[in-house]
Amino acid sequence: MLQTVQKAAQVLRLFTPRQPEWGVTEVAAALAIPKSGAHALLRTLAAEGLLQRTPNGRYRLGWSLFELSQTLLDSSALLRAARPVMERLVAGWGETTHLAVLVDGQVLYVEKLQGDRALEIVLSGVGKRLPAHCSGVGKVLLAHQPWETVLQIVQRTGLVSFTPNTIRTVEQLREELERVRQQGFAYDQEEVMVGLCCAAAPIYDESGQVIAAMSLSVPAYRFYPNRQRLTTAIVDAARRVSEELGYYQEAWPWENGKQSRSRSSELATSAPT
Amino acid sequence: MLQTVQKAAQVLRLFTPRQPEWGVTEVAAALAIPKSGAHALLRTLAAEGLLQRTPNGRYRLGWSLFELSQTLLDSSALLRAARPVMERLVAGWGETTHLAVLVDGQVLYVEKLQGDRALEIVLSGVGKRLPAHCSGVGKVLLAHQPWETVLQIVQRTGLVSFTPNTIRTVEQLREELERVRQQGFAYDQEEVMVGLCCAAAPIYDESGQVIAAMSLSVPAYRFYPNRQRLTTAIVDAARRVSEELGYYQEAWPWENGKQSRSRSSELATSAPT
DNA sequence: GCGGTGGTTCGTGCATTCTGAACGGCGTCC
DNA sequence: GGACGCCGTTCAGAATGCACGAACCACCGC
Repeated sequence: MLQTVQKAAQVLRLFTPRQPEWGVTEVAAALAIPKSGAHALLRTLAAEGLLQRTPNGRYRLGWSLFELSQTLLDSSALLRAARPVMERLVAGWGETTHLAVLVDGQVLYVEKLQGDRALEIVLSGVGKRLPAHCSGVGKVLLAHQPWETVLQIVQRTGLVSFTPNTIRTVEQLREELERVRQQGFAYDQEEVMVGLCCAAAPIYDESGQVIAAMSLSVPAYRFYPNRQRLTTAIVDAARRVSEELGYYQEAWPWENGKQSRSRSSELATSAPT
Repeated sequence: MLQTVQKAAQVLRLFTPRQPEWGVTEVAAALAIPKSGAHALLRTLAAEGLLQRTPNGRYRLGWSLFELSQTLLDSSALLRAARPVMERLVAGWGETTHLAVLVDGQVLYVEKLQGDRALEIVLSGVGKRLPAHCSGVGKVLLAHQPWETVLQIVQRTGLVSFTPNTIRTVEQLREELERVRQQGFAYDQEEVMVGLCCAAAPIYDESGQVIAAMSLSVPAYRFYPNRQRLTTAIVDAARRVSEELGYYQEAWPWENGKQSRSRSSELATSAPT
């Protein structure tokens, strides 16, 4: 592990929408390093285009990051595979779908398609982060991490409460993740926002690793009556993306016992009547 | 300059849409460093989320970059200021406008709004790079760089020819950039693509530095008859963005002699009759 | 004009990175 | 199916590049 590079990455991570501009002294304080060191990091990152220097000697994120991000999006098999599936999902249900990955122990939303029946979900947004323990996608992603990793994450960020339904204890989380892993999907039952629910399912890559999660967000009053159909829909959609990514498994978790090797049923993405 | 960070940045820059996946050996060869060093760089970058490891031990860009890029876009005063102006420009002319910055000696397009009368411009795209010597925005950006910097860029990347009109010699470039600097705008007269022209103007930040360039791209047969109006429109639009960014100058270059301190005329963004 | 804040520079000592060789897993070609 | 070769990974010694604190300078507010 190259510590200098680690520090450079830490510096980049300081820049957030809340504080998009940093000075040398601030960075030094934030990372608990001497000013001269912070200066060297900032200067180098700026010279490489990852940061840009403002006229008054402070620093902001640089355009190279934008370019790299575009390259990432262009070449992402995940997005390519997920987008059409998400579009069909939105077309069928009129609800909002999310695609998210785990970054640094938190949920990072990488795609969001809003349906016409959907209510505006402000919290989630493309490029935005949220704690993982409270959302459907977050629980799915955590459930497929080693428990020690989950523990580290929780110890670092805590279990922030958004609603009365938010998971509050480590024990609760452990049980919930176990259930999610077993059944192959997760619900968010008004855990991040009162009145908002979702069903989420994991997306596997060719090696069988869970690399992302997909969800269908629904107002509570439409969620509870349709939970079963929603579950089938999102699980099936996620499976379709996984298969597109080269993942094939004899029996999917919730099919234990059956030996159905058939491709995903076309039924699942159809709208509720 | 922290060399380790420099190398890390070099590694990131290797990842392009053309080759979005790299192995240790490839990176080592590309940067002319030992395998073990390349391995350390890749591993660290992956641990920090700037890269991701594929199941078979190769590397791709990581989702952190996406997040950083979103933060950049969210907090970019340039984009916030430029977007409405570009929209009015497109609405008035029906042509395509570009917003670009200089990254590593090349033009990086950061925004592109396509008009309804416009022809599809494939070469330019948000997040895409092009050499600077041939496009309108490129010439504007180069014109406001020190000549030694321009020379370095040219020596590194050469003067690639796209059409018979592309600038081919350093001497030509020097003259053209001088003219662009004097007059405060640049034309691209079928220099990157036959049949395609554009007018481009610089955008200044509060400190008087040129940080971006804006252009209006027009098919050749509509360009030549309307050149004067086009020029006024793009120069005026760019000035409006500059002023939004906090740049005020007594006399703009092309106003030498006059002492018009009046705000930009509303006329300029109106459509040609 | 003075003090304070914040960005920048410099030189030295020490730890971190660099290097090259060896290991082991995987795919492939015979 | 076996052996070869490629490639990602690991390790230990050696020197180079980074960390550090003090000092400098420019700007701003008082």
